[in-house]
Amino acid sequence: MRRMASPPQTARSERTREALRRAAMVRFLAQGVEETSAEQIAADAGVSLRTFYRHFGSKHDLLFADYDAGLQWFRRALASRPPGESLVDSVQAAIFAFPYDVEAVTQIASLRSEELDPSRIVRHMREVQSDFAHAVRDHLQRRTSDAAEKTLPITVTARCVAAAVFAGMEVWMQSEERTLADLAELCRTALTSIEDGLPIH
Amino acid sequence: MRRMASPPQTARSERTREALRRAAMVRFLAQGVEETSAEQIAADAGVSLRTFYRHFGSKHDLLFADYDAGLQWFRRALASRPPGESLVDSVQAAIFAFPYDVEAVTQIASLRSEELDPSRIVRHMREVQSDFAHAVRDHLQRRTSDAAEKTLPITVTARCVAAAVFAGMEVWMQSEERTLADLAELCRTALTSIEDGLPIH
DNA sequence: CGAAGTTTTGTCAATAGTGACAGAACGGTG
DNA sequence: CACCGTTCTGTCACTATTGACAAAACTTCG
Repeated sequence: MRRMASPPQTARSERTREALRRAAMVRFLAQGVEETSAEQIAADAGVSLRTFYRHFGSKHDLLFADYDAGLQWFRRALASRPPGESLVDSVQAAIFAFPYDVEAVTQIASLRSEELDPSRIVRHMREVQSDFAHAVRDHLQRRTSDAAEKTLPITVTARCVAAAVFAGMEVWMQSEERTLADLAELCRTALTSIEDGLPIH
Repeated sequence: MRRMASPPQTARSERTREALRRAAMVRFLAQGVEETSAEQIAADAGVSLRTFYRHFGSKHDLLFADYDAGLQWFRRALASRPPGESLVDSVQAAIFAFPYDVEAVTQIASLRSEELDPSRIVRHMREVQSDFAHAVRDHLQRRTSDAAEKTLPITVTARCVAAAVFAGMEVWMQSEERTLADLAELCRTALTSIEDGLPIH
């Protein structure tokens, strides 16, 4: 189902994707996400159901398109952070390198929290988090000289960072006012808590 | 899809579950997991497809039945650890409180690593990990006096512990010799790496 | 035993998601 | 423009899941 976000090969396919995105948003806003079938979206966009699934692995992928895009930025931003910087700072900076469309983000965030099938969203969120962790791990491996021997610690570290960021994000998604500043603040708090050492003793 | 592992209500349903479990294992071992359809399993067990799905949320749930059972043990074992013990020690001890059927575990583990649709398994694994993290978080909240104010740090800590354990488990699943001792060793290593502080500076 | 209530199943009908294969469109060449 | 190789789509067929509703099996009580 997942990881098949076909890169915009040609102009034609990009047009199709856009049509699907639009059609989906209209339906989602008008009648709700769970009440919209993939078939309706495809029909509205004037393509076959199969084509819909070629562009978006699932109906819910449409809601996470911005996360996926953000992830690409994140990877690149992370790679271009100065070598000496602490991991937490790098991550913090890289997360907000993406030019978020606050309107869109909060609109979708509101959609998500409504009558959306929670398990679907949560599942998808975990998937995004996993990708995020991979990005962090790649970054760590790049920065570590003896990376080969430290596979496990590096993986663990990456996943902990991801866990922190997404824990912050979840709190944010459930909060009243969803501003980017709040999100940054929450992520920083979460990351700081692992930087200062976890209360595990 | 998930969290609906209907508790064995009556003897009859338990018999059905058992029949399904058996039928599934036979097929899985004989022809592979992805090559076995839910319909075949149901037919072999002499019930309708719908009934299959009433007992197991999905085909892959059958492979994770022992994880689910283990999780119950884990929760209880965690709750009964002495108050003064460090989190890492408690978790470590609680994980292995479950009377694992080594045969079954390694048999299933071998099934998993074969031609199994990786994305399915990985997804399911993340789900189990999430449940595990919840268990750890509940435990931490129970042990922390001012838990209410530390929701985020507690959540982050719990997820980091879960991330560590499951990172170790993944390494184990991909290793040659899969003994419980190896698993314990890997989990300890992973947990220790967060206990000693993550290399994030 | 037989009626009433509860639990489990089966049947029906949809939606979600995919693999395989053939036809349509598109871009570049001679 | 006709031809060829690549990319994108549509169609078909099938498995995975789930909600709704009715029939069957099991229990309990009189």
